[in-house]
Amino acid sequence: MASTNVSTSTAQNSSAAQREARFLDALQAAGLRLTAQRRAICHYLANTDSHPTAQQIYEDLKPQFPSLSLATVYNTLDVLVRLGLVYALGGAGDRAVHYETNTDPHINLACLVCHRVVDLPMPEVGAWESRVAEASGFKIFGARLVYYGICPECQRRSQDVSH
Amino acid sequence: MASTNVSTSTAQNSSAAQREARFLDALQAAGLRLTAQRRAICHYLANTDSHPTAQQIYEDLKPQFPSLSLATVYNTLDVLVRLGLVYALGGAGDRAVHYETNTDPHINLACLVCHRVVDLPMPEVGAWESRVAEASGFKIFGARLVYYGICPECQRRSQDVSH
DNA sequence: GTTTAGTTTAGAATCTTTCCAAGTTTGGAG
DNA sequence: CTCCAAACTTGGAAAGATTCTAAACTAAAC
Repeated sequence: MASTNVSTSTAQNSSAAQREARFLDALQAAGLRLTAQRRAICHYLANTDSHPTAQQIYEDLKPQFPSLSLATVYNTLDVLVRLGLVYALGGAGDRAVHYETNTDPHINLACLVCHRVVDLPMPEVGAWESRVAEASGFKIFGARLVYYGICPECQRRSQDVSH
Repeated sequence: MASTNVSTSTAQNSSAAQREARFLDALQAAGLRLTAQRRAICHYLANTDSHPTAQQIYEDLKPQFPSLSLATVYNTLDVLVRLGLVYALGGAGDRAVHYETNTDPHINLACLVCHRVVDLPMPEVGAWESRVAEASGFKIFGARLVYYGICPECQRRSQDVSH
């Protein structure tokens, strides 16, 4: 039950180790190769609750993996998204796509000032999905529920400064 | 197209003319100038239910407005977004930002096959917003609620073809 | 009319993401 | 264990989308 030491609280249903194993299993099950690069990226994603961009992943992994190419990061993220293990979130005020591994029902909150994205657990999101499917006739594969606004910290900060 | 698509059903609470007037009023109220370019873009946005990109707006307006610059389209959209009159939606499979003027509570449904985005009215979305604000402490400015799936038409079409 | 601050414009610059050709590695077959 | 073909990675070039810039223009106040 001892969880691995992750940098942020996980707030997710499965442990980082479980998620990492699930990623690797899914890659194999899909007939894809387990390369060192893919292992590193899966490890990285399984051990974070942030919503990194491809660039961030690349920069964080580069020191321990000097040969890594940005194209490989994109390729691997693409594979993981297609396998449904990772979600691609639209930009958070910046121009880049943010990726997340939390596939539990929840909402994303994007701060338009500091560009951070945080998760808000929302179990009833699952119920919304079936309502949407029924009302629209769509066969739903996934959802991206993002609210945009200003986080409490940035609200406080802007009370002091006027410009 | 050279003519405006006023005849399209709007599926929105206010008429195109009302929306256009509201846009122009808001620009003036904010102390901004009513230039010919801004009028044209407001007119365009008020009269469509699609979710155009800046490029699409630019191309549609160019024939009637040869001097129009893409930068101006971006500038004006930026202004309208900041005034809360238009929402900027993350990419719908492509890489571009899509803009929409339907600020009534609703959900976007994106078809992964034909890449169309349609609106699904959902009055209770407003209630979700206040729940989210309360639970998170965020000051919410907008939301992007997208469900991904396959639209009824494409489901029917794909019964013959395997992918 | 004049004035002037806000706007527009074209094109360059920037940034993210994709593409490509060539070299490298994985995992299975022998 | 070795070899092979397909899958993968890599760096750099290319493609787009968006932003920046500096000069020319114009809405609106006086």
